[in-house]
Amino acid sequence: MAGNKESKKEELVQKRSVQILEAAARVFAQKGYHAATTKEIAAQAGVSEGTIYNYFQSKEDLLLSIPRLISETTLLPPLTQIQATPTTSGEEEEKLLIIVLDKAFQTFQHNVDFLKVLFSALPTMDEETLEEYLRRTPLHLTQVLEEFLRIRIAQGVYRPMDTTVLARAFMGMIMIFMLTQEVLPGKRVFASVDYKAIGREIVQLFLHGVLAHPGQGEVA
Amino acid sequence: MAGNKESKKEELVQKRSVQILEAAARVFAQKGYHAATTKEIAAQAGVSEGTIYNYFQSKEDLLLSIPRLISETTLLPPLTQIQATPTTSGEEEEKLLIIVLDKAFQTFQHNVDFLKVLFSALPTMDEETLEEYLRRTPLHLTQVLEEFLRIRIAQGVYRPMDTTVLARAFMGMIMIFMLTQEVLPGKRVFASVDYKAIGREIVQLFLHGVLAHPGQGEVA
Amino acid sequence: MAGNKESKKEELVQKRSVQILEAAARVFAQKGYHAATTKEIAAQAGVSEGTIYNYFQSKEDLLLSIPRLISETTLLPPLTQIQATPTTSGEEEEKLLIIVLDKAFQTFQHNVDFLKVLFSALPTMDEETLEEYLRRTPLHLTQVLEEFLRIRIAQGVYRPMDTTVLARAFMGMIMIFMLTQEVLPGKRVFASVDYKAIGREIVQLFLHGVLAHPGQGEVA
Amino acid sequence: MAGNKESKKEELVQKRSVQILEAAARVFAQKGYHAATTKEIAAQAGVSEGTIYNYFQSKEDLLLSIPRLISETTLLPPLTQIQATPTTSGEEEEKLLIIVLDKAFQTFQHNVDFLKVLFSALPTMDEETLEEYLRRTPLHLTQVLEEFLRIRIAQGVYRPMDTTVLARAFMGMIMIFMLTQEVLPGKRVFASVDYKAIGREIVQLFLHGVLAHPGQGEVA
DNA sequence: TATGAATGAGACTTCATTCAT
DNA sequence: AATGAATGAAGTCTCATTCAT
Repeated sequence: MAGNKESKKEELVQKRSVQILEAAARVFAQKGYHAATTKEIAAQAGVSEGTIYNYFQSKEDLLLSIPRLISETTLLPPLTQIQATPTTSGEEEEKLLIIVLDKAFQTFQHNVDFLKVLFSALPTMDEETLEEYLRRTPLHLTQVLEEFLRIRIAQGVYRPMDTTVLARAFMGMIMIFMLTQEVLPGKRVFASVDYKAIGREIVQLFLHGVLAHPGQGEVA
Repeated sequence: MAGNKESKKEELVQKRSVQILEAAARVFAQKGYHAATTKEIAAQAGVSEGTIYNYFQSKEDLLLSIPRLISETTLLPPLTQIQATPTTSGEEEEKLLIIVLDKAFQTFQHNVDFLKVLFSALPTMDEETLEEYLRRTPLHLTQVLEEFLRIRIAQGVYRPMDTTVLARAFMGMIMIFMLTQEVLPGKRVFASVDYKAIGREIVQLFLHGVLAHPGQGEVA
Repeated sequence: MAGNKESKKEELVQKRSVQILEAAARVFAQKGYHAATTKEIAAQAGVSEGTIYNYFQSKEDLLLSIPRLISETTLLPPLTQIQATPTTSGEEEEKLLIIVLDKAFQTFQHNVDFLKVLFSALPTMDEETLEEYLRRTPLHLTQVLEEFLRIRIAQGVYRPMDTTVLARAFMGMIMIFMLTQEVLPGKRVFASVDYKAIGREIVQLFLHGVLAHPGQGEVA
Repeated sequence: MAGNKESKKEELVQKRSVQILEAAARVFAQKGYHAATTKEIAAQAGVSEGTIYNYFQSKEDLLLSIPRLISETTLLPPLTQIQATPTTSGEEEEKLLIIVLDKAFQTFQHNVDFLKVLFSALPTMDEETLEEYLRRTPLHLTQVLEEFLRIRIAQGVYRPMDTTVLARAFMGMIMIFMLTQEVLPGKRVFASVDYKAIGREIVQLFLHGVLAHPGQGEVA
């Protein structure tokens, strides 16, 4: 009985804590960390300013705690699934990669606010906090992707290349679309493109390159 | 005489103005727009706080004026130069693209502080200011690149693809390295790679893709 | 039965009230009245913050109630005892006074926390509260001492002097040692001396003065 | 010329700094350190709250800086003067001591606010600050007095006694009158006495003690 | 009766901006 | 034109007190 009460209380504390943290993330994303005020966070959370400090030590503590909100993003399932099936045709590979890309775009889109907070607070963050953030960021998937590339190369499906550069370049192609379409508030500068179409083109580029006659200039 | 004096005065005003603006850009880049103080900007510029307000209306005015410092970045010369010579072999194209990439990396590197300012002040900027910033950003080169791609496709050197997506994806590959190597202060998360090597790999990927046997699965 | 229950309840209330009050006195003494927080008092008392307000109206009420903790200090027993026996020799008087002094030091030492509370809250106290405090303070013994002095003078044991000044001066000699040895946290400034030794010297001074040849310069 | 301007400016800074510090001391003395607000200090100083922070780092810095206001109090001149003239009669000695006492009372009276600040902030002060305060306090004269007593004993004017205890006891007699007449706001508890009278009585007590027939009970 | 989460007034402090010199 | 002291609005945070459970 008492235990029940205890756990109920803990649950409430947890709930309130998340409620405030989400409000903070929202306001941080919208106004930027420094321009955000505890007053507005409190309003967004539907509590008084004082209440914030019953759950967090400071405004900075809110910033540091935001990563806790986000479960570590992962593309692992789809990627490891693909690793298991070495493809024999380019078409087959394309289909698989498009699945991965879709998943990546979804993850990014889901975490756009998180990215905005990260960007707005960048100069303030110490290295430790930054890493904590990056760990929850799809950027971090680069390492998973690298492992996948190594396997594909070993399988002879991909040419031998620098996997570090390759993986990061691939993420870069994804990220720039998130940046230009989701993060940068002015959508007027960059035309918005449908993610399905983007996915197809990126995969094409990634697999085949742009050359019309690939046989020529092949690398030794 | 009077005119001379006039112009000399204007010149001085111009000089002082730039001196302050550069200090502001430096401090904004380092601390972030909101965390930066006019006091520190004044110190960096070697003037008093009051003097800033003889040249700029407000702290925000400094932010808005920073783009004036940067001549609109352009890859136009190398790109248009390349356009003029339709290549016949992949090798030849590689050499040309590497030149372009080097130039792009240099431009980005030169503007890292500018990018940092942009990122730190993103949530504060109105759309107009944002565009003003983006115009000075290598990101903006996407449009130039797009034009180049259209020509190459017309020349039959590149396959027909969506040039908007293609150009932006290419910039994304450049940008993610700038981001991970120059902007993000924690260099521990992402291994640092030499730009020459990056350039070569990106061009390889861009031209040929990753597939070991490109003949297969070729797009129709 | 009901009455029994009633009285039991009252007893409990009394107990809880004292428990809180003692905690408050402890914390007030340590941190000073204003720097002390109800939170810490609650923790010290082993109750919740809310409970404090079931027994006391406010933090200030705690301050006002602390004197209730202290029974009015009194040196009356030893002093009246002494009064009864007019001494004939200085040696005899010395012995008696040393007993009084010991008792006074003990009383002071026992009330050091009380004194600290008084000092820390002095500027906040209204005159009434201050008097309530002073009444529980050994300082208040001055009046008792004065009566003793009057009697000794009447007995011809002491010279005729201003008893008000004399009594207070005597208390001052006691108090400065309490102050320098117990209240002032920095024990480095004033060397600590054993109270027995202090007692002997003070009594010597009080009875005989410092002059080596008292016969000379005697007051008329 | 420039130097003149410089020094004028420095002088102004010095002036403003003192102006604020004196206001702070006044408010601290009246309300106690913790209950005092920067708002009231600013009002008392006739400046805005922000201005305080152009001269002091924090409210605590004000507390730490207050001793700077007070030149180190000293009774040295009168005491060393007396030392030079070993007295032969008690009457002579009385006259000299009364001068010293008057000076001491004046010093104390002049520093009453300072003492109040010290008392109010006692629990907050670290040892270093406390010492800084005590150094400006007449309490500190104990050491000077002690030296005087040693000499008088060596001169054979005073009996051999523990000078540490003796000196402090003497200061205690002075201090308790300052405490009861100047520091404790309620003057109702202790009757106020004229300092001249107090001085005479204290000196009497100090030199001759209270015994009517000092020849008896003399110490061996 | 006991609890402790919620409150909000108010404290300290920062900093962009002004203005007399 | 340059200075930098003064300003005061606004921000972060604390804490005595309340009240639903």
